[in-house]
Order: sequence, then structure tokens, then C-alpha cells
Amino acid sequence: MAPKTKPDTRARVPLSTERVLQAAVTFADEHGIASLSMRKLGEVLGVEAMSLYNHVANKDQLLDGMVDLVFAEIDLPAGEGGWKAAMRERAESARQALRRHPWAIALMSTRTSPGPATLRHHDAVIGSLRAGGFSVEMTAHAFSAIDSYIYGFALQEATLPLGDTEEETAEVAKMMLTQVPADQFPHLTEFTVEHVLRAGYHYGDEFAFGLDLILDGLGRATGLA
Amino acid sequence: MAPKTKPDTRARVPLSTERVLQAAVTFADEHGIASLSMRKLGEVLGVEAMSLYNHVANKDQLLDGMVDLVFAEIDLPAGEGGWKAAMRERAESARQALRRHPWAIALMSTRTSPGPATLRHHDAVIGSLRAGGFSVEMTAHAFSAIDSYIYGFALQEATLPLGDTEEETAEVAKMMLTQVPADQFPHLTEFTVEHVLRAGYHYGDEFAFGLDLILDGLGRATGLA
DNA sequence: AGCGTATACTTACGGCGTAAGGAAGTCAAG
DNA sequence: CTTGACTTCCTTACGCCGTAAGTATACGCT
Repeated sequence: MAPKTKPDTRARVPLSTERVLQAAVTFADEHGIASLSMRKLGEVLGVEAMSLYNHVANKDQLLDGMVDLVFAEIDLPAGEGGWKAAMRERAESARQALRRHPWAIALMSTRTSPGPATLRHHDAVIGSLRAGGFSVEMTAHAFSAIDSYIYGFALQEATLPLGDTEEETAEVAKMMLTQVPADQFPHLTEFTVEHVLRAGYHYGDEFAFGLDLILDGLGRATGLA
Repeated sequence: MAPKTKPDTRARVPLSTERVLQAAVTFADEHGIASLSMRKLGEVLGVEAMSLYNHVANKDQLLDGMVDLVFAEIDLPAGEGGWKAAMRERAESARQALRRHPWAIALMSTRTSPGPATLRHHDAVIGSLRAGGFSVEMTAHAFSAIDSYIYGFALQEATLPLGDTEEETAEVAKMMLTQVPADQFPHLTEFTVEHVLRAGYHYGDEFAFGLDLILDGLGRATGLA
């Protein structure tokens, strides 16, 4: 005799910090970080907003957790194949993770307490360089240079008003040309016409060039590989 | 005979887009971008929130304007002295501007419509490289690599939980050591103990190393300077 | 059966961005 | 000097936000 049709509180998969964080990441991917609210996140999970507070202390901590989840998606540098290949692979992996979750870049710059996945990632990177023969000081140089480049490139990729496909990019670039006066910004105009609008242009292709500049420079500076 | 003590609506310096933007930047510098609201910004300017809408269309446009104001603070690359010196100087200037206004990094990654100062800056950078003998394609490589590095370094500087003074940094680093288990993150621990806690450590010093890696690499790749 | 603990819901508060409409000042034309 | 358009600012109000506080429900123990 079903004692009332309560919405079977339990019996459904219960919430957990992981499920909340994962849902938040998915929501941010789909609707943008700006429109992520505790109420909407609760709705996605079939729960009232306040229930989320059983699993995350507050929204700031939720955001921290989301950033850490993104770091967890980045491949750790491989143990074999040399430091250069290891750095190249994890750099590419990081770039792709930040492309999947562009909102993470903005979050990174405001939260200063790294989560476990972030720590694990940094630890592995430092370990990979040390194993590759880098001194502590050169490791500091390399870590700073490579990671700055990765995050900065991801930021530019997120900022540039360029589409994903070649056609979209061309469209946007043409639109830009109509809004940017050629006499006032001659070099920007030339650059757009003679480079961005050329067939086969994808900004993402630039990633490898800059990365190799840094990696080769590091190789030369250390005399390693 | 003073016809009532109305708060002399006019007679005071009237608002303007520039004054609003400047006040917003100052407020964000002092209290953080998160606590910048139209109401508080109005209060600073001695005006109700809604009055601001006579000078900026909405808050998003206000944020756009703030980013552009930061770009306006960055020195344009010098016309003389060669491309390398010009790039080094404007890179340092950009880094300092982003250190003064760390909130700008998070904003940059979310707004995709550059303002006039931003356009002027990019135009000047491209122009400087072209004048230095770079082909259009090499200009694209250089622009991407250098700017990615600048913004990424600024992001890391904003993210790293390190203080401004050497003592502060040491304090934070020691605190971190107590929270990061040495057995789980051995390389991070070694790095902190043997590098961060060494006397004379300032993360900001790393900027020049990575930048030179890129600039020297570009010089080699182009055969210029 | 009874109880502690974990999980969820309800209610409420102050702050947010901003739509809509109104008041008070400035200034040019009559 | 009057008028009326224009600009600047204020008032009110709406729906959304994060979250404090209190309450209810169900499970795992004893």
C-alpha cells in the first residue's frame, strides 16, 4: 500500500561529489560557465540546489573541482621516449583538454588552490624533466616556459573569434575586415587577407611551431637530446 | 537662497564612458573582478547603478571596455632598435600591465570582440615584425608564439599562490609543503625545497628566459638578427 | 524498535543585472 | 523669456543568484 508517492528520495543513484562535478563540467561545456548556477545544476541532476551543498562546500569549491577535473583529463608525460617527446605529447593533450573545456582557462586564472589531479600533473612534469637530465634550475625554466606557452595558446584559441571549420573562419575573417578600417589597421588587414583567408588556414596548427621553438631551445640550452 | 539642497545633479563632473571604465578598472584592481557590480560601481562614482547605462550598454560591454583599457596601457613596439628589442620591450610592458590588472586574463578568455586599443596593439606588433623582415607566414608564427607565451606567463603568475615579496613566497611555499604529501608528490616537494625556497627566488624572473628561448628561436628560423 | 547519520527539501534573505518610466537640468530656436 | 527636445540621472520592480537555517525522510546500526 504505497505510503504516499514520495519521489523515492533514495533508490535512485545517490549524488556524489564526482557526479556533481562531472555534471557541472558537462553543463559548462554545453551552456558556458557564465550560466552555470547551483539551481540549474541541481535541475540537471534531478535535485534541488541546496542538496548540492551536501557534496560541495560552496560554488567556489565546485569551480575548483571542475578545474581539477579538466587537469585529470590531461595525459601525464610518458616515462619513455625521452623528455622532448613526453613534453610534446602532454602539451598536445593539455591543449586538447582546454579546447574541450575553454571555460577552464578563465577559472584557472582566478583560483589559486590546485586540486589533486593538478598536483599530480605538475609532479609528473617535473619528474619527467628531472629524469630527462634537467637540473633543478633548468627544470624551473622549462616548466615555466612550456606551461606558459600551453595555457597562453589555449587562451588565444579561446579568445580568437575564429570558427572551427575553415569556412567559418573565412566568414568571421571577412566580417572582421568590414569592421576594421584598413587605413587605420593596415597590418592587421594585410595579415587577414594574405594569411587568415588563405586556404588551409587553421590557427591550431600554430601550436606545434611555438612549442618546438621552446623545446628545441631547451635542448640546446641543456645539451640534452 | 539655495532652492533646496538637491544633490546638484549636474555641476559636478558628469559621467562619461571613460570615467566609468576607469573607475571599473580601479575597483577591480582593489576588490577583485568578482565583487564588481553595477551598484557598487555606481556608488564609487556617486551615482545610482542605472545611471551607468547611459554610458555603457550593459555589463558585458563594460567588461569589454575594461580589457581594452588594459591593452591601452601596453607600450606599442618601438619602431627602432630592431624587432627583437621591440618585442622584448612590449612583452615586458604587457606582462606588467597584466600584473597590475590580473583579472584581465580571465576576462580576455571569455570576450571575443577586441576593442580599438587591442586592435591597435596587434596591428603594431604585426607591423613591427613585418618591418623587421618577417614574411607574412613567419609573422603568424612569431605573433602566435610570443603572445601565447606572454598571456600564459601572466596567467601562471596570477595563478601561482606565491606572494609578492621573497618572505611571503617562502611562507606560502612552506605552508604548501605541509599540505602536499612528500611521498605522493616527490618531485614537487624536491622542487619546492631546492628551488622555490632558495634565497633570491622570484617567479617573475623566469619570464625573460622563456621569452629569449622564443625570440632566439625566431631569429634562427628567419635568419634575422 | 529506536537512534544516529546522511541525504534531500523548504523557506527566506540580501544582492545581482537590467527593463520601464519619470524628473530635473541644459540648450537652441522661436 | 518661453518652449520643447535632449541628456543625464533616479525610482521602482522583476526574476535570478548563492547560501544560511531549519526540517523531513530513509538507511544502517544496535
